[in-house]
Amino acid sequence: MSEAANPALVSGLLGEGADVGTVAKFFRALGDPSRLRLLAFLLDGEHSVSDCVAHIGLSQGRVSSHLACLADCGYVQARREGRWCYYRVADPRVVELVVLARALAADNRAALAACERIDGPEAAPRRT
Amino acid sequence: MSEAANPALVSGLLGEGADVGTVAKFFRALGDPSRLRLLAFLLDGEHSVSDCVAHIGLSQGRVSSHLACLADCGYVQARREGRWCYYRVADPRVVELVVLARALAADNRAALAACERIDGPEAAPRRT
DNA sequence: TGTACATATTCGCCAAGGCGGATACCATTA
DNA sequence: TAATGGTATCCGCCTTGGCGAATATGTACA
Repeated sequence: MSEAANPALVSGLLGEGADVGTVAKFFRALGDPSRLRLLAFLLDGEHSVSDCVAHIGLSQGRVSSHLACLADCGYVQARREGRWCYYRVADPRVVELVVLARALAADNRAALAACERIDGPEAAPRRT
Repeated sequence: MSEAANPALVSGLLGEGADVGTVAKFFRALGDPSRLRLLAFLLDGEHSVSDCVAHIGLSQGRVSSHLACLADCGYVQARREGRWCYYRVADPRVVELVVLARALAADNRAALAACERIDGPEAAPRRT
């Protein structure tokens, strides 16, 4: 019936406290260049939404939405102060995750760049 | 002109050897439940494509494509043996990455589940 | 060389989701 | 209370990419 050959192990790695769909959602949050740049910017220190807008150059609404997404996923934390909202990295393990992923990606950057199964050929620059 | 406020640090975390787009691509590979389940299955040990098909229940072509994607991104490694092709996890750091992500996701599973910015309300089960 | 079988690629379809622009929301200040 | 300004949400548009089905490719064996 096509279940796991070793359900216990698989469950131990992905199903315990956070199901596969949830973990996938978690990864997908960092699968967008804009959100990843925002996170990198916040790894540099706490910043307001307007700071982020100035930094990555997307519309204010989009940046706000991306930050909220990162917050929902537990990557960053929001702090209100009057009209301003400051975001900062919520957990030191986020740094570990990014550093680890960067190292792995760097070791495979040639194959990654050539991978046309994600982003297709010559990654269309998503209209200016 | 809206560049990094601290280019050196940001560069050190994301731009050194693997640019933001590449790392995003890397994360996006694990942002799909099917690929994540495949990876979990392979963390259990080496398996052929047909094994994987039987395990996750998607079409053979789709599974083959997902495995090739994981291989391109450096998560898994292929080994040909006659007509069969066996895939296995390529790097022990992949386990670290998954375990770390699972832990973080588990600590935020409530917020993650509630996050409608990814997958929208009641995550449509992508036709059975 | 023909057949069988495991894997890889191609195709059209359609949902997820990133985008800017408009606008709503809310705290500060006059 | 009205105006200002930072942030959040909503909207339609359009690309990315997951899906199965069909088909191509390649290997083993008769």
